[in-house]
Amino acid sequence: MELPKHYEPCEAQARWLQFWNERGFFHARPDPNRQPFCIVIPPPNVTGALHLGHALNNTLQDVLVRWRRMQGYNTLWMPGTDHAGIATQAVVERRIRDEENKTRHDLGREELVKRIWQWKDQYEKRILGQLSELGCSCDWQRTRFTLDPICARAVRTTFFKMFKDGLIYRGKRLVNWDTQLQTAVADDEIYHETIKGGFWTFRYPVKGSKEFIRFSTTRPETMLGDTAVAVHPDDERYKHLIGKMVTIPLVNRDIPIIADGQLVDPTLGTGAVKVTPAHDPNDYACGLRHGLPMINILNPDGTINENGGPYAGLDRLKARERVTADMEKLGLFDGREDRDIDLAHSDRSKTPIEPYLSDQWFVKMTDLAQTAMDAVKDGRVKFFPERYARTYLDWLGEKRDWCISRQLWWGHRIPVWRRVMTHNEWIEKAEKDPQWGDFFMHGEDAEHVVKVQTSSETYSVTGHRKYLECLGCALGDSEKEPITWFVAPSPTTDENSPLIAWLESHGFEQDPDVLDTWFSSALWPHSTLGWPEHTPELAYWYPTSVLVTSRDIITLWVARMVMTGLYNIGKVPFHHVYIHPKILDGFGETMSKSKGNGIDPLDIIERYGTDALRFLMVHQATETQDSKMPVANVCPHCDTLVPIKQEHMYMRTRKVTCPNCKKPFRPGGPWPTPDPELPTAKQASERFDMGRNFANKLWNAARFLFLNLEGYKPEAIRHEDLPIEDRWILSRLATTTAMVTQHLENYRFSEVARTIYDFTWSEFCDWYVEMSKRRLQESATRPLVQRVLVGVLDGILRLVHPIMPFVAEAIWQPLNENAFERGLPVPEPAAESVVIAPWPNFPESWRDAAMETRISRMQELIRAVREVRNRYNLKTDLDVFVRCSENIAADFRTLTPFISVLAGVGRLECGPQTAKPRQAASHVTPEFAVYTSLAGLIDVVAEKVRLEKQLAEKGKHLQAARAKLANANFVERAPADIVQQQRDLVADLQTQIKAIEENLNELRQG
RNA sequence: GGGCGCUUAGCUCAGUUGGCUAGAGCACCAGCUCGACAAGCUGGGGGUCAUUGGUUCAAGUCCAAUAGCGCCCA
Repeated sequence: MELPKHYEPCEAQARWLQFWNERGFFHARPDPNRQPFCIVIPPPNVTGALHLGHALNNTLQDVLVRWRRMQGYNTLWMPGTDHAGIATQAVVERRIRDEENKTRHDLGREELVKRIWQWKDQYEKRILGQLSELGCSCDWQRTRFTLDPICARAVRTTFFKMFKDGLIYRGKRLVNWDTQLQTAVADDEIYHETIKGGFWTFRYPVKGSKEFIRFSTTRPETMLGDTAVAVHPDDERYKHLIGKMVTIPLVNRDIPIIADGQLVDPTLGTGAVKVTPAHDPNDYACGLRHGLPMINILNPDGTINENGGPYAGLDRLKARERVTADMEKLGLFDGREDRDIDLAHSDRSKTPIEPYLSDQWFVKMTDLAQTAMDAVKDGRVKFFPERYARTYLDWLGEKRDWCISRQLWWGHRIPVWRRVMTHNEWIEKAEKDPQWGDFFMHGEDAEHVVKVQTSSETYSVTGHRKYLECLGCALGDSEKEPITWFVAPSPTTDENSPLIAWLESHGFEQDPDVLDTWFSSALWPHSTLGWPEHTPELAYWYPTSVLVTSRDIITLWVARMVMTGLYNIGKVPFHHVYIHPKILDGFGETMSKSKGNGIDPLDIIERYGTDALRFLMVHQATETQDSKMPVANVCPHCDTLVPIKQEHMYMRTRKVTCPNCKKPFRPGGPWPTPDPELPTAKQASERFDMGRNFANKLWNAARFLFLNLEGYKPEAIRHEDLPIEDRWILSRLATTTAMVTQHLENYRFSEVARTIYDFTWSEFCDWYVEMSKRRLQESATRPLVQRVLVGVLDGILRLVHPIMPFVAEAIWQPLNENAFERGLPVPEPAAESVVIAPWPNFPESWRDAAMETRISRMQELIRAVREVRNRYNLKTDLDVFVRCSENIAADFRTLTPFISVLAGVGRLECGPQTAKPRQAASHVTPEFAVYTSLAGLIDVVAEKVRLEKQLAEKGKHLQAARAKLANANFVERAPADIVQQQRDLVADLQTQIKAIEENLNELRQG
């Protein structure tokens, strides 16, 4: 049988993907008789298609899953996608704005959510399809989505539990407010950009004196919300003013001058700082320290609200001008200077963020964070690489409460109904209508939980009957004050329950906000397995084995999964967390669509094949470094790779001329529409050549075997009967297999790829296959070498399968047809697919260091002769003379058949007495000197130059080694084997130097 | 401002508890279409391991400082 000359990835991918799915290899069912292994996918969000980072993340997971499956674990890889709250809503909203010129308010909540579901359906399908094309061996039947009913039930259950336990409370917080989308955005959803702004200086008159206090600000309009002016307590200029009042003339409000050493740096500006607690994070902290009022001056759309008095209704930037002008009129404006300002922007709307004080829901972190910290400290959860545990612990150690509400429409709506009424109102209602009274009287196992919040308390009061009855006393004079009543129904309550009907008909409304996306992803490891139901899957696969993710979500996601896992189940969600590096572009910048420096994994798959992509991903996954991947545009005319330049990014360059075909094209990027005149380039990177070439190398090694399999008969081999080259390759195979297994256990992915690559290419193909050719020609030696070749290839395919499953299967299948029974030392019927073939494990006794030394000595000899051959461009067989010990000589004589063929040697003489022939090139090693006869050909001058260079090098090393030995401390303190090593080195170098000098002398004599 | 990481060949990167004459892929140079593979084979050139200081018998590896780069948190 004969295979095509090149490996054809596309064909293999389509064929074997289908085969795997049909056989159901990826589906898992709990089986108490087998060891479980489980990974939950970090759910890609449904905002868009997968990028190279996903390719890396998911390839690594698939490597682990495929490897463990081969090891016999009952392996579940749980796939799914994330609804990604604001990101998805923003994308869909933008689209509706672009295409229909409508806002979400035009559509209404229900319609917008419907549209986002449509978007989600489309992208979920696309993403799952991409994962599948990547070869991901997920259990597709179990695919989950963070908003699906199973996940939603887990979210409601957790929320209810936390609400009941008093872990969820409502409070005021400064949030990052996006005035365009009119929502709070999380810290990770903002970016900072330096813009040209101003630095205005004003004065406030000090009450009861003629003095003024000067201060500067970048946002003059926030004066409307000032509630203090702060100075440093030790600042002599202002000490006498502390405790006095100043007046804000614009709104005629009196505010105190306070001393605050944390907020104020007396060396900056005027040394006095206005304090606007409701609109600045530092001022907010200061406000809390001093119990200052917090005056919100903004409406959600960024206009000034009623607290801004005469400025109400103005946009904040307009108000800035007006405030400045009015202060100037009052003679209180002291000038403006230009200044670059580092301003937070919303990643979603690209507009500046306003710090904004608003009511939000929070999760109390004190205890939850502690449990999650303990889990890492006592080793129940281990990070790889270890250092990332610190990121996790540092962040959790701050125990900052988690704001879980988002002013969005896409997400899990907060399962709380609320109504504002005074305590007296409730008493009246309860007296008239027993349902009102009964409703709030409930015990521990109640169907719902009630809490109330007063305007003066930023925390809520738990609503059990006793508390409610005491509430009146607790409120005191505030009995008539409106308070907010919150009712959280039990998680089993569905939308049509009588409870919700009762609430809604009695003036309660569901909270309009949705939960932070991370709230649902925090539950992912247990929600996907069916929690809160006690499913067999949960019992069997939880805790999961390992989480594979990138470091930027250690805090946002990993920490929260540990917290909720411990809180809901009492067990950690996973034993290991493997953090992989990030892939950057050639300039060290993160890849992004807007920069246009990203690579679409599907383009790579199309151009190089999935296995090439996967190989590179694994190869890049090193322990420390992020890895740079230079990106090139693929010329649409001639397919040349044209390196991307920084000026091409961000759509800055519209036209690039191909250096090869001189035709113009548009570089890749986030172009919204096609260009009618210029075709747009796809992007690629020549780095993927390595993977493609490797797949092809493997393919051709197999091809060679198939051409030589005639008459193959399986039979057990006896290791002790094998010839030297067989024992060598088996030694190397056993070592390689053990190393690969160990590297996988330690998550050293790059080493895994490298180890397999080197063994396959540099040992199996370059040497063993070459050495096998002679034996394949002779019928006597043929059967055995066939068995070994087939056995080693079988081992390689298994090792390579987790990384490059398609090419492995594409070879495995024809191998099954030609050599169904195979394997070392005893042949067995092969598995029907490499996917379910057992992971290899060879006898330790095969590892034979002496054998490996013998072959590497032979390799050195062969290389030495080849070097001469190349240098003199010789085609004929050469006569070679080797001076060496009798043992080595005997060895070389045994290996002569290989040496003659591989080095092109006619006559080989070796032994202690072998003399250097006249006119010969020489190469010396510690163990032997090899002379290649060059009668009539030798270039004496060139030869002398070479030898002198070598002599200098050896001399340098000899000097270094001697210096070490001359150091008494070294000889005394270094371990004996190290000292001996140096002594051997000196002896070796002396031998070599002597030989080189002799050679030189002979050459000089002609 | 705090934390973490990085700086090794022209480029992209390895180098596991300190101990071989510091490696690979690509690129480069020379030569090869010989029945597995030109996506290949053979050979070659190319490195003051960012800088400075320290610890040590011994430093690319450990420590400190400096310079540059990146990320996270505030």
